[in-house]
Amino acid sequence: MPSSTLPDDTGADTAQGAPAFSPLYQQIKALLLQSLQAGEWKPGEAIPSEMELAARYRVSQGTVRKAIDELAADNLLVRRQGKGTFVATHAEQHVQYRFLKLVPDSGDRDTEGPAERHILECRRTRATAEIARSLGLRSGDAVVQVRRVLSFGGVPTILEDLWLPGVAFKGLTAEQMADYPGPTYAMFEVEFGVRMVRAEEKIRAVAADAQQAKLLAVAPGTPLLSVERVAYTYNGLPMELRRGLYRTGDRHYRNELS
Amino acid sequence: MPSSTLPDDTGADTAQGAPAFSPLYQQIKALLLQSLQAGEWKPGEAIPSEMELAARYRVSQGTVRKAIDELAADNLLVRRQGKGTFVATHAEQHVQYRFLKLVPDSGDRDTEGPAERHILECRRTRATAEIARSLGLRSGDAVVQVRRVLSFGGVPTILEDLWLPGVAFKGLTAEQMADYPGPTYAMFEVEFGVRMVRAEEKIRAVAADAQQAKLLAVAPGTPLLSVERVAYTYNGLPMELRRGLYRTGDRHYRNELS
DNA sequence: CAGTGGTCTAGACCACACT
DNA sequence: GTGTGGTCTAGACCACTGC
Repeated sequence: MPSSTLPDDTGADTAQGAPAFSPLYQQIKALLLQSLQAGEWKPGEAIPSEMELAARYRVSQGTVRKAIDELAADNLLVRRQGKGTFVATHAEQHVQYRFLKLVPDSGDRDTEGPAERHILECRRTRATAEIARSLGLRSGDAVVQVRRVLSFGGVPTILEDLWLPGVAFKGLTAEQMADYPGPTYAMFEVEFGVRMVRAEEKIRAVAADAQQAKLLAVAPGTPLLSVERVAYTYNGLPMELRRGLYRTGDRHYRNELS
Repeated sequence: MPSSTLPDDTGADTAQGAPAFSPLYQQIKALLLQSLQAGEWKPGEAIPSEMELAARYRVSQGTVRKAIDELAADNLLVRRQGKGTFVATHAEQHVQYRFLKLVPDSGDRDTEGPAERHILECRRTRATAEIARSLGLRSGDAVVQVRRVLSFGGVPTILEDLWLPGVAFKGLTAEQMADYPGPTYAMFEVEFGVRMVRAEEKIRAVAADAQQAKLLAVAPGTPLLSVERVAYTYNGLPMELRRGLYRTGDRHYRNELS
């Protein structure tokens, strides 16, 4: 019984009398999550081998394995047979733009190059009540706001506003946003140590107003997909609010249900 | 070595010389899938216990377990500790409308009753080229087309067209569509033995035309969410094409990314 | 109580990648 | 060859359900 070296959830019940029991592998998973959060292993790096971790936590390899299995299922880790287990990253993932579900109507392939980014605005400002709520901040807290247009093959396709907590993204510049080679989320990992792990989107159909229409080169009133996204880090804290307007003339938002 | 009683994938290589090796638990998974497809266990019923299946296939419980784990992850089976493993069903699932991601803006709860269904049309017709392609049929093959409006709290919210393969849905009536208590997909399971397992959606923003506007009680030109869904059964064959127009005034399409 | 799924272990062997 | 993750086994024990 190795539980002496682990947070002993099984030892005592809660004040309510509920068992509050958690399996060993869940405890291991929580410990691994802590290490990921603390940056002990960085995105793209390998974590220790299963045998090593089993020794460290004084459990069997199978138990470590099950913990890693769940983290891999959550896309936090990536297993590669014969090589090791790696911290997932938005960079160098064979799927660029993991969170972007807008694809061309024909040939969903990624035969097209990366999106061209045109930064319209990048400034420090204060959170409105609504933005503060989404980001778990207080009204008036510092935030960085970015407005940009993404184009594919020269066609302006997405008009996007981003709001980021000012504390975590101190010093973000328009140049960084524009020039970083690779996904913006990869830049966040490298430059600010913020890895987005999960996101929620609310999608609506809206009509383009005059300004939006101009920026997307469509007629005013054109129906657009409004995609409001909140992205979360390891600890479940929201770290980005994003509102995008997608042209869906020759592209669509693709979703899988199961 | 129990493989003598199983399709021996490991025994011979393919003509190309590729190993074509598949783990035991994958073979078990395939066998379970066959039984599900064949209707050996019906939706809502329990499948044999892990020990029983292990004995039947001459493998260890752990191997059966891993096969079931994957099927449960795919939402084909549901495990209930102490009771057994059950075939997933669209009926009596604690989440009604598993494939419908349109939720009220406030209080995502299911505090609201089920949708009221208003069937506008239900007729046998012939597949156009486009519909045939989506359903894996040939142009001119028999299909059943249904047009309906779904309302929530008296507000018409979704205008939907369904196309179903005529062979599998012989005898479907407007009364069945309207009167069945519970999700339409549950009715498909009970009445036609067709269980939808997976679906793909293509989402766009469109403007309501005159007829659509009237049926949804909105102004012509109102932006609507166009949701085109193809739903698949066990064997991966498409069994339904559905095109919905969603009002997103006080509701939104909710999606989780990870 | 017996039966079910859920956890944990220890050990053997396989497939893959690097050196 | 060595080390990694991947599969498979057998057995023990735990937690939940229902008789």
